[in-house]
Amino acid sequence: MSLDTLQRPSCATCQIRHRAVCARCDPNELERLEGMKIYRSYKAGETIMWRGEALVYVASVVEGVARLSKTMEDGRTQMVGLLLQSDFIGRPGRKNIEFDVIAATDVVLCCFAVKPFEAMIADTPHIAQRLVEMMLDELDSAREWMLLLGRKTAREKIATFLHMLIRRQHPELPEKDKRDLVLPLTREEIADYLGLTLETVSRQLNGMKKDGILSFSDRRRFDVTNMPALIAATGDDT
Amino acid sequence: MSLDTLQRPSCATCQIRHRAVCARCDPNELERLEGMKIYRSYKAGETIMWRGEALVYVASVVEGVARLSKTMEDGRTQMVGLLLQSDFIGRPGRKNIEFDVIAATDVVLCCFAVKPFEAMIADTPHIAQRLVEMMLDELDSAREWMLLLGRKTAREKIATFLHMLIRRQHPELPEKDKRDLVLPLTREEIADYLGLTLETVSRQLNGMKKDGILSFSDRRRFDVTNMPALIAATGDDT
DNA sequence: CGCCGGTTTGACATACTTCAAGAGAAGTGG
DNA sequence: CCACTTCTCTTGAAGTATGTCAAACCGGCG
Repeated sequence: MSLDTLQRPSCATCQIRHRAVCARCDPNELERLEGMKIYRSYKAGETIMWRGEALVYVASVVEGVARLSKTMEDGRTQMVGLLLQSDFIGRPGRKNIEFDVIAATDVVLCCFAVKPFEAMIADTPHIAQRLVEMMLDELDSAREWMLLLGRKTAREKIATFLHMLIRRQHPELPEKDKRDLVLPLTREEIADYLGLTLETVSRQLNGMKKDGILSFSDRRRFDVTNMPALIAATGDDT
Repeated sequence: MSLDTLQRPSCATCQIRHRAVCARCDPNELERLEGMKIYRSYKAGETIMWRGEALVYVASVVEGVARLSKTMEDGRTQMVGLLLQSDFIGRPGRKNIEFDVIAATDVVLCCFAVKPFEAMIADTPHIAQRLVEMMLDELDSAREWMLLLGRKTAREKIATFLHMLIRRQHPELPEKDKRDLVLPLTREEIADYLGLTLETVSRQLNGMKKDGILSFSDRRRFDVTNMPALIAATGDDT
């Protein structure tokens, strides 16, 4: 595990200031957090936390993408969450990590030691409130994903995944075609997220290219050339 | 929707007193809840809350089993949660219901109007803490279910479902064979929970009977005749 | 240049679904 | 109490989406 400790940009100018756990904090609270935080960075592929490990710090994702996943004894693995900018890692009040946390791309985290962070939850309602709000969102998206895993076809799964990525990373103009998008995951990681095999992911992606919905400039870089068709392919209600 | 309002048993003698949202409350807080609560009962099959509806009350399950589910336009449905005794229904801080809540068996709920309940969250940390704890559990089990939906075989899904039911409803002696168990769901509902068809559920259940793991006295009533085999069939690590 | 991980593509296998028919239970009304 | 309907469940036969196995491709990097 990389232990690089970077310089700490000020909370006031932080890019995730308004969406992370600290979103509701007032200047005083922010100053207190400022003193507690440590930046850590991880290279793509590095494990950030192992399942079963003691929880020593919690963190916000400042940059990059991490995946939360669980692996069975025989190697089958399922991703149970994709952590993007401003998402929170860790479960205050719990002793251990339940799922592996792995950097999918290079990642920068804003970390807080568990103890002082829990103390802060206990006496600053702004943090606790925001945390509950974020956990509620997590729970909703986990349940949404259960529908995807249990009932959607491979094509619908891929379309839903791409649509979700775009909504999260480019909230502006959601129905417009998009250029220069980047897949933060390999085919295999996408497969693990969607409960498929990497071959099926590859075939569906190329199928959507044939159907004029996507076009690839590179294995990772692509454009959405027909957003309405992509949305229709998700199987979700309009 | 049934609006039967039952007499309110005292919180002090309530059977879910130590596991529900109110678990940590002191006598004063309990008295305050006592004044707010209303019991409601629903017949099996009745809808308790519809997706999209405004959230007017939150509740604890006192008796019976409810299911939380989502249905796609074309009728495919996925259960995203099974609500058993002492489980909490509702999302404080949210305006709307995200998933349908339906009584699977006859159900009795202990309901609180949203407004006063949220006020109570704001000023009694015991409730807020317990709520966070329960949400964290929900999130963990949702993620556990994602692994099941995405990666497990039909047999593993059924075994995991039965094992989970037994653990929740009979926590004592978890590795011992069990008699007189009852399935709270129809084959179709089990299928919706596990991302299968009802035919596959039926075949797997009868397969486990043939294999000497289960025996049925009735379509709903059964015994576990080989608990180690059931546990092994879940595919989970020991 | 030649490896190497990630990806594509093809041929084949299969777990699960779909469709269909029938058997029990369980309720309903005369 | 018995037809009659209605649901739930079982069982079989056939179909298919997706998985598995294997080979070849490709772009990047030492």
